[in-house]
Amino acid sequence: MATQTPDSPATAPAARDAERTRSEILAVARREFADKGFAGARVDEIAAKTRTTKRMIYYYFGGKESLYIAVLEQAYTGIRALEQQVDVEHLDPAEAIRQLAALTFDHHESHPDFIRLVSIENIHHARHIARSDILAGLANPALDALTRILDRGRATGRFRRDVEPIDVHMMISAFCVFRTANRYTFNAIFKWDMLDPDRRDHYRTMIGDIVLEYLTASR
Amino acid sequence: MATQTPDSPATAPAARDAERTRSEILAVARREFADKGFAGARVDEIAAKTRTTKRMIYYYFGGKESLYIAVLEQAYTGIRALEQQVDVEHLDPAEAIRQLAALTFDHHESHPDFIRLVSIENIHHARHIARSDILAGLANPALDALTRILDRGRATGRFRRDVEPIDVHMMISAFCVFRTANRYTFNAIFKWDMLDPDRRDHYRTMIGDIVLEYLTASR
DNA sequence: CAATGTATGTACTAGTTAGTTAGTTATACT
DNA sequence: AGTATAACTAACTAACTAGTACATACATTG
Repeated sequence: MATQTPDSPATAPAARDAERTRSEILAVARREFADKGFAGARVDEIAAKTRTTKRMIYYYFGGKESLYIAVLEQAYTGIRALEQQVDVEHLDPAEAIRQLAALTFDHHESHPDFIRLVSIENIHHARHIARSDILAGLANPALDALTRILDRGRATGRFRRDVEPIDVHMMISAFCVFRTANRYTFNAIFKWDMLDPDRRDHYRTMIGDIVLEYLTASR
Repeated sequence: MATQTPDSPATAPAARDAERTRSEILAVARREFADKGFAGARVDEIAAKTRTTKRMIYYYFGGKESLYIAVLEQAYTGIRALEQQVDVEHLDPAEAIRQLAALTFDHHESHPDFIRLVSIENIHHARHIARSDILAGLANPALDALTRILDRGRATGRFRRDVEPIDVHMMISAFCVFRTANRYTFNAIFKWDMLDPDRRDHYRTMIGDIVLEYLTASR
């Protein structure tokens, strides 16, 4: 990495590097699939945007659909890895919920590609996720953390006992995913940009409020 | 309708009926676009699933993209018409909120095609909505109704004064859209079908609770 | 009943697109 | 140095796909 041939700019026939070629294809493919969907993305265009050729896509990934699945796998495992770093166990349950919501909020805002891939995959009835061994059996650290937070909140009597972790996760996801995924139609129809930086703090606090009020409601 | 030629089953060269031909193309196109996205849908296949030919698609709609926009326009105006029939003005504000949420809930559940078209349109950055004069300037009856309900709720002192109608609409939409739009990936990953009929009442009540608790929270 | 425009069907085309064939070049290992 | 193999390239192809040219049947009206 430190030693570099003097006369080898980005355009030169890059030195052979299987890993770099592979990951470059994957990165370009992620952008293209996220931008245009599976059917809308073009193998030729993905190839053109890399420093290699179309043949390499078939060499490394086998075909368009396998490449798309590889993109999905990378995107999902990236998120799971991030979720695993979450450490909210030591916090007060209410504060832990707020931080978990904020974390999801921040993540979805800063990874629009991932949100778009999820939308696209839903259009396809999640059949590629089902086909992938890696994705079909992927654990969900966020849900585990949520389960433990709820347990502690219930123990102190602050949280309702009749709320399932999966429903809390759903509330948070729905809000954060919708804000990113439906940004364009919402803006086209209501002239209201949910991702306007000036409204960011408002929405970031709002989702925490919503979830906590639901969890602490008396009934 | 009552008088029918004895020997003219569905396969016979249907009698000339411009309106029927047009609306049949539109109905088939809606299913195809909703199912496969704009790029994934095939003009030839849409034609094959009607009783007419591809030529008629170009005759009536001009092209694939114009057909897709016509589908979008039909889908959106259908929903606006339904929203306009909403009559929750005479109800207690809290009950009106519940009914409005339930109405959105029911609608989105029973119109998955519409939800999918919205997802697809977001993938395309809502550029077809922007291009359509009909859609770009479409009023939103649900938001108007919401504004009036909030006003009444604030007047009685039951509702917070610092909550915008658009944000309430967003909460409801996020929940109801997510449940339908992300059904497949959610089920693939959590083995949890948000549209399981046994969970329907639970979620239908839940969104009303969430919104009301947010609107009536003391702070 | 002629004429005129609307509605419809058949067959085609130009351009695109996923995937392949047939190789060449660099690198690691002996 | 020689060689096996991994990494890579250019050019090709078969199938597909949006869109069109052209011909014709039907229906309405003067």
